[in-house]
Order: sequence, then structure tokens, then C-alpha cells
Amino acid sequence: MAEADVDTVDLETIVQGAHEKQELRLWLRMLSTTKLISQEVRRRLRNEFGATLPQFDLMAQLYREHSGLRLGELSKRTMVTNGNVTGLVERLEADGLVVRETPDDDRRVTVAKLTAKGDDLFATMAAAHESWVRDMMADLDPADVAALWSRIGAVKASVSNHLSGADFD
Amino acid sequence: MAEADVDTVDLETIVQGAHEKQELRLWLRMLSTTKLISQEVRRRLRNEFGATLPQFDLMAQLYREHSGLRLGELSKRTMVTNGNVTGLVERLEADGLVVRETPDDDRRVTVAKLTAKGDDLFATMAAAHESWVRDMMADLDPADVAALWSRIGAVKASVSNHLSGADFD
DNA sequence: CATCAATATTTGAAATGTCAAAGGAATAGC
DNA sequence: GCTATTCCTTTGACATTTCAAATATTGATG
Repeated sequence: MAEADVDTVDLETIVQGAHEKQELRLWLRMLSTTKLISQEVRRRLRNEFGATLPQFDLMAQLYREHSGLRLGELSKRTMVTNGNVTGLVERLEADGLVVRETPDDDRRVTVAKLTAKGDDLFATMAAAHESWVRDMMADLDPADVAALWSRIGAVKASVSNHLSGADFD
Repeated sequence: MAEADVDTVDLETIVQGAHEKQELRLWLRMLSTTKLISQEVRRRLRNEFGATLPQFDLMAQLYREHSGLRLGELSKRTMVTNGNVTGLVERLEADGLVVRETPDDDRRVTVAKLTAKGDDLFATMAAAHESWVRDMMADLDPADVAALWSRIGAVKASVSNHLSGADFD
């Protein structure tokens, strides 16, 4: 339902001055849209590769750090809790996609690294993933895509400034 | 519209002509921003009300349908699978926030409805929730918020048109 | 060197998430 | 009226999610 006035503040808003609820509407729409895309990506990852989205996400971080990452660092980058990373890496290791190592200079640490098999699989999945996303957004004007990217960056910045816990990008 | 730069397609993009990856970048940014807000909302729901986000979401749907909703309908509206709705409603019922009924005219169906207690609690949580979101987005220009809402609507529409499964809003 | 604090990961309980398969109940066709 | 199909929900297996508590290791302090 591509609306005609995609870019204007609608009358309703101006007349009623209902600015207070705009943020809520935006949040709900972001959430439902993200859920929609996630579910589609998840379904395809599962059907075509037998992988899950969190696994894909974790492997993406390892893919660009060929030397591996400590679990705590993985936790920050994937926005997944420590305890969760443990289980994710465990399953990926069981599938032979990742290896865990403990460096000798600090034996508290566990470093996860992609295996050759994991590296190959991720490269294949990443290419597919990118094309799925492009297809899903095929109806959009590229300029809109770029503009959205910027503006959502502003949203992220504002949110990061107003968190109660100590947590930010 | 209040910015120098936020709205322009950046040089990098123009020069490299890397339009193919713009959709991917947008998706990743939407995902991380949504995760950030979700985590904050979750933390506050938990700390202040002992509730979870999915519970809040489910109660929101029941709040506006005073006569209740069938579980299948709840599943569609919350974008949660059937099996999951069963467990959610079970727990909410155990807490006295929701009741389940089976209408006589179709005994396959289960209808969930907010109790008075659930109705009161949700009203309180919803007000708090709205103010949390407004606070998190406090740095944004209201016009940007409205524009984002529209444009993300376009994203959602495009995605809905390109799903592999039979699933849309 | 013994201890205390800080760091890094694991573990455990409870909730949410998916899918596929199974259950009961209503409807269609014969 | 009987059967087959369809509809709605539940169940079961497994993965992910959070938080809090426990564990292990390092570094700093006395």
C-alpha cells in the first residue's frame, strides 16, 4: 500500500497536535517490520542451510575477525548475553563450524574462531542473505533506503543517550 | 527538517555506486536499533512490573478487544506462533491477568480475555511504556519521527509483497 | 604470600521462540 | 449418518533469550 504522501506529516497529526504518540507509533512499526523480516530470514536460513539467525549473526562477527574473538567481545557485538554466547558457540562447535581456544597468557579467556568449514558456509549464507534482503526491499526507492539508514542512525543515537542501564553501541 | 547532512545520500555511496549493499545496511541498522530499544523496554517492564515484553504485547491486543480474542487471532496479531501463544496465555492466566473460555457454538476455539486485574495492570504499564519510548527518542525532531513512520511503512509493504511463506500483516 | 577485588566464562531456572506432529471438533460429500 | 477433510489448539523437541549466582583466573594490596 504505497501511500501517496509518504513524506508528509499527515493532517491528523498537525490538527490534533498528537505528537506525544508519534514516537510510540514509530516504535511499534519498527518492531513489527523487524519481526517480519527476521522471520523471513530465519525461515530461509533454516530451510536452505539448517542454520539459525543468531548463529548466522555470530558467525558474521567471526568472519571478519579471522583471528577469532573472545566470547565477551562476541557478546557485545551480537548484543547477546554472555550466557547465551556460551550455548551458541557450543552448538556451533559441535557442528564443526567453530573452534574454541584458551590462550596461555590469560586462561580466563575463551576465543572462538571459524573453522575452514565454517568460513565456507558463512560465505555462502552471507551471499544468499544479502540477496534475500535486497529482494524483500525491491519496491523501495534506493534514495529512500539511504535516507532511512541515516535517520535510523539518529534514532539509535538518541536511544543510546537515554538508556537506564549502562549499555550502548 | 532540521539537519545538514542526515538526509543526504553520502558521497561514499554515490562514488562507489554501492547501491547493492544499501538494503543490507538498512536491515542491519534496523535490527540493531530495534534490539536496543527492546532490551531497554524489557528491562524496565521486568524491573517495574515483573512483566515480559511478549506478555505486554499480548495484553495490548486483548486490551483493545474487550470481548476477547481467539488464540489463533492473537497469534496473528502478535506475530507469535500458535504453540507459543498457548504457553503465554497459560502463564498470564496463572497470574490472574487473563481468563480462557470455550464458546458453546464452537468448542474447538479458546478465547482469551483480560480480567479486571489484567485490564488495570495493562493500563498502567501502557502509560509507562509510552513515556519510556518518548524519552528514548527525545533527541529526535518530531517531523523526523513522522517521516520515519511513513517510510518504514513503505519498507513493511515491500517486504510483505516479497515473502516466500504465506504471511503478511 | 595470602587475600581481596576485578575480569571472563559457565551454569541454572524460567520464559520465549520455532517447527512438526497429534488431538479434538466442525463441516462437506457421499 | 459416516467418513474425509479442514480448522483450531495443544504438545513435544529443541534453540534462544534473560537474569542471577557460581566458578575460575588474574592482578593488586597488605
